[in-house]
Amino acid sequence: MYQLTKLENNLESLLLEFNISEKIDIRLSKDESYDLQINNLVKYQKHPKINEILKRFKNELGNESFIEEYSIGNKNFINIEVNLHEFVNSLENIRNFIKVHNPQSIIFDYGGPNIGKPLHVGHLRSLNIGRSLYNINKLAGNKVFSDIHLGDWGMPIAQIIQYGIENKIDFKKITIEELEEIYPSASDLYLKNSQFMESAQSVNKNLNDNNKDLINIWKNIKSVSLKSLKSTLEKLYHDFDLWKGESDVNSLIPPMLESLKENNKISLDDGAYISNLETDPKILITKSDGSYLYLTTDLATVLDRLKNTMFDKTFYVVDKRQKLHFEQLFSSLKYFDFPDKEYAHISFGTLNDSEGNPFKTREGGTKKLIDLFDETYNYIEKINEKLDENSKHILTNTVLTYSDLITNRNTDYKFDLEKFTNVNGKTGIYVQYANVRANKLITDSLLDTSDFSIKISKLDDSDKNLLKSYIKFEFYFQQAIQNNEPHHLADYLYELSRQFNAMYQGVNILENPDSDLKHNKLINTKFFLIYSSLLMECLGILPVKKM
RNA sequence: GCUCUCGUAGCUCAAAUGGAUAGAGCAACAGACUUCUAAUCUGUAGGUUAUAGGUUCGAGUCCUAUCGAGAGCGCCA
Repeated sequence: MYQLTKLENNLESLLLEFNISEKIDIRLSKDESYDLQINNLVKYQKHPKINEILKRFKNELGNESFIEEYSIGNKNFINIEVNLHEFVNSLENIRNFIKVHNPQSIIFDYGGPNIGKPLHVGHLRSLNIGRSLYNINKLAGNKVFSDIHLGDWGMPIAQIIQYGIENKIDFKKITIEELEEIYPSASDLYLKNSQFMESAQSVNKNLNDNNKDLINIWKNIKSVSLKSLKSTLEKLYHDFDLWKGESDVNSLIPPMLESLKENNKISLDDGAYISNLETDPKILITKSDGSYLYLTTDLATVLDRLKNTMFDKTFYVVDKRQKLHFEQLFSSLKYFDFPDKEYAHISFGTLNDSEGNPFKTREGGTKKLIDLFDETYNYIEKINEKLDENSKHILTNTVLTYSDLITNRNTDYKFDLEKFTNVNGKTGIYVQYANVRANKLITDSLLDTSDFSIKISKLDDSDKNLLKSYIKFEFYFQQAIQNNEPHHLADYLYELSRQFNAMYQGVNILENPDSDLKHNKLINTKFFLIYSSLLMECLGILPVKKM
C-alpha cells in the first residue's frame, strides 16, 4: 500500500544484499488479529542465511512508524498490525493514494449498439463494466476516452434498407417504432429468402462504395435511431466522449487494403481476401464481393484512432463469445505491422433471466433494456410508495448497476429482481441505505468537519473494525484496476456498509452522554461517507439523498 | 469433429494470480424494536473445492486423465 512503499523498497534492497531478487508484496493478513502480512520469506525457510535475513527484517519493521506491532510466525509468515493513530491521520488522502505513477491514455470501446434496433439487455454489462473501469482509471489519474463505437454499418443496415425499399417505406418520415419493427423482419427474411439476401448484399456493397441515395437513406435511419438511443442512455446515466461508429472509418478501408496487398499481407482465397498469417481458422479480411466485415472496420478503426486520439491502450468491453474475433484482431494488428500498442478484450459473461435462460420477451424477442429499467423502477415503487421520482430513478440504476458489478465479469449471472431489490444482502439497496443513514447522521449532528482527530482509547470493537476496513481500499482498488474487475470494489462496498451499520446499530450516537465516544463515531461516519461515496463513484452509482 | 471456458456450502457467488484454519450473501434456525431511517443489527449451523493421479516447503488456483455443463469455429456483428 501507498504508505508502505518505502518499506517495500527497503526490504527489496535488503534482500538484494543476499543475492535474492524478490518483489516484496505486502498484502492483507489472513490472521484476524493482524492487518497486513508479508509472505515472501516463506520460500527462503531453508536459505543458509535466513537467520541474518530475519534479523535485518526485524530491524526494518521495528523502525516503521506505520507499524504498531508485528510477529514472525512458523514458516516465516510475517504479520503486521498497523498503527491506528498514524493510519487515521492519513485516511483523508485516499484520493491521492490511488493515483498511478505513470498515467496512460486509454480508449474504452463499448463494442457498439446496433443502430437498427433498440438497446437490449445484452448491452447492460458492457455499459456497466465499461463505465466502472472508465471511472476507476480516471480516478487513478489515467486519461480516458469512452467510445460507444456504434454498429452503424454493414449487413444489418443493408438489410434494413433493402427491406424498406421493397416495402416502399419512406425513410424520410420513418419513426423509431417502425425501425424497430423492420430490423427483425429484415434479418429473418435475409436468412430465409436467397433473393432478398442477394439484394441486401448488393446494397451493402454499394454503401461501402458510397452510393449517394443509399447514404441519404442511411443518414435518416441513423439520425432517428441515435435520438432514441441517446434518450435511453441518458435514463441509465450513461454518456460517451466519442460517438464514433463503424461508418466513420469506411473511407480508410480501401487504402488500408491496398497497402496490405502491396506488402503481401493478404491474398485472395475463393474470391475473398484472407490474411497470410498462418492461423486456424484462417482470418477473413473481406468478403468475396469485396465488401467489408466486422474485422475490416475494426482494423480501420484502429487506424482512425492512431490518427485522431493519442492512446496507449484500447480496452474492448465486449461479451466473451467474441473472443475469437478479438484474438484475430489483435494478431492481425501485430502481423500487419500496426504501431505497437496495448489491446485487450475485457470480456464478460451472459446476463440471463431468473431461471438462468437467455432473456426473452413473452413473444420470444430480445428484451429491451428500457423495459428492464421500467420493471425495476415499478418494483422499487411497490416496495416504497413514498419515494420521490428522482430517488426511484437513482435506486433503479443502482440496482441495475450494482447487481451487475457484484459478480466477476466473466461469470454468467441471473437477473433476479426480488433478490437484487432486497435490502438484506449484497445489493445496491443495502449500500445506498447505509450511505443515507450516515448522511442523515452527519447532517443532524451539526458536526464540525474541520476536526478529524479520533480518541483511539475510546474506540469500541465496531469502531475499530470499521476503521481497519479502510486499510483494504487500496488493495481492492489495485485488484480492480490491474485485472479490470470492478467486482472487488462492489464487494468491498458491501463490507464497509455492513460494518458501518453494525457500528451505527450498537449504541445511540447523537444522544450519547459520552462526548468522546460520540465524536469518534461521527468522525468514523464521516470517513465512511468519504469511502462509500468514492466506491460508488468507482462503480458508476449516484448516492441517493433519502430512501 | 476441432478450439476455448467453467465445475467451490441447499441456492447465488468470492478467494489478492501458488500462501497459513477456503470466505460472503440468500434461504434455515435462535435472539434484539415506544428506532440517530428496523429497508436494521447480533448469534448458530452448513465444505473430501466434480473425480483420480502428479508437480513442491505449500494447490480451489499449475500439469495429465476421466465425468459433467456452456460457448465459439472464413464471406453476421
